[in-house]
Amino acid sequence: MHDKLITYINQHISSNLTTEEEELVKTFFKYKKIRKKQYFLQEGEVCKNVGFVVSGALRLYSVDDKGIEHIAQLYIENYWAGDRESSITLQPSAYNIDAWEDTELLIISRAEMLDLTEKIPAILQMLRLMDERNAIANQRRLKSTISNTAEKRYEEFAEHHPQFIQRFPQHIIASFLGITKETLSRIKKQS
Amino acid sequence: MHDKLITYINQHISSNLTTEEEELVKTFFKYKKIRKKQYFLQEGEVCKNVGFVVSGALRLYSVDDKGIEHIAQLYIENYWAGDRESSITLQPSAYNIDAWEDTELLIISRAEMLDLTEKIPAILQMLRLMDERNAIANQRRLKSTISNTAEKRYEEFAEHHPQFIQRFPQHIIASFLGITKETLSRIKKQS
DNA sequence: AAAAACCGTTGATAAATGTCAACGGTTTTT
DNA sequence: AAAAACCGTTGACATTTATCAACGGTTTTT
Repeated sequence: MHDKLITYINQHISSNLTTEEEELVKTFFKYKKIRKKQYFLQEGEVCKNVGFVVSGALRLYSVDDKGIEHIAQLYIENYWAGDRESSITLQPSAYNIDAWEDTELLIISRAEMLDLTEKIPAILQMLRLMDERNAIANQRRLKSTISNTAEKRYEEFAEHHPQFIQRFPQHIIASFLGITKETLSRIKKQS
Repeated sequence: MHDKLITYINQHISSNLTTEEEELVKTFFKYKKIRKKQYFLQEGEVCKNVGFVVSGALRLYSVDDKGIEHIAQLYIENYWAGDRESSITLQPSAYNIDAWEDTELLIISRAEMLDLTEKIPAILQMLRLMDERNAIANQRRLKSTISNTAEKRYEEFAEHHPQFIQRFPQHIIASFLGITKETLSRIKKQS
């Protein structure tokens, strides 16, 4: 169960964890199973945990006045699910996270994670790397959203994230891109 | 000259720098003056430095096929200017950064910054805090861009960033929001 | 002092995208 | 096995936003 996480960590640090460190990591992360459509986080709660996705798929989204869901983030295996803003500020989250498929997570609280980084410096190194990648991905997405038409945005997304296209239905992808499902349907047709 | 930076650092760490640390910081950051309209970074260059803005204002933007500028980021005093993606990946930047006003910067290379974090752990702490705030700001902006109409986006922006509204002309703000100057002009008129 | 560049606004029109309603074919639930 | 929910598509139409051209008032440059 934890093997996938250990592998992930080793791939993101400069030299592998020792056996003792591996054991420590295993004690910090708790297994959690979420059935399809169940919440991992509900709007209004403070997001205490971050979850490493071992298997399955989830989405992070907000709901507007009209009840429309706006998908901010999608997660599959080897992604980290959580609302970072809420975790950091300890304010109630404006987002929901729910499972799109039956999902297995390894969860850890922010406090425990900080504790772990002190015990295993390599974990801090991994977190910094994740931060960097995340910042880059966000910057790219923002650029694409501001600069491109819906069509080009879809093309770029499909090129860079084919895994998501296969995994989530079209109306979810549309929402992630900030367009309606009808518009996406028409875009795909004409191209 | 470096006082503003020292103050900034002290405000973002848990206990103030020692006098020796202050001196060390001052040796690492180099003063750079940029006249209005001059580049701090040009598309195609690798972004080697990050700059702390002591005074002035800058913008980070890309230019599309049609020659239209898309403003991704605005900077004023106490902001850090640079293309993080390029700095990290060492790939040529897709962005330009230029001075909107005469600007004074304190610059440091990524390598020097890493060196500094090893000599002064508090600097690492500061960087992590900056990262967090940056991640939160980006997430909020993305949410706003995906979920809101142009009008609401402008309202939110004006509410959260009045400094920018006063500092940059309207067509720059429009570009930052991903709309045309004409549209922004009409939005402001009707509200 | 004159010329040029910059800036915000407006009008007319075009293009992109959203909204609403309906359909048929799936898949899931009962 | 039947019912319900889900999913992508399409048509008709409305709304939002972009485009292009022009203007007058600034500010900056020459």
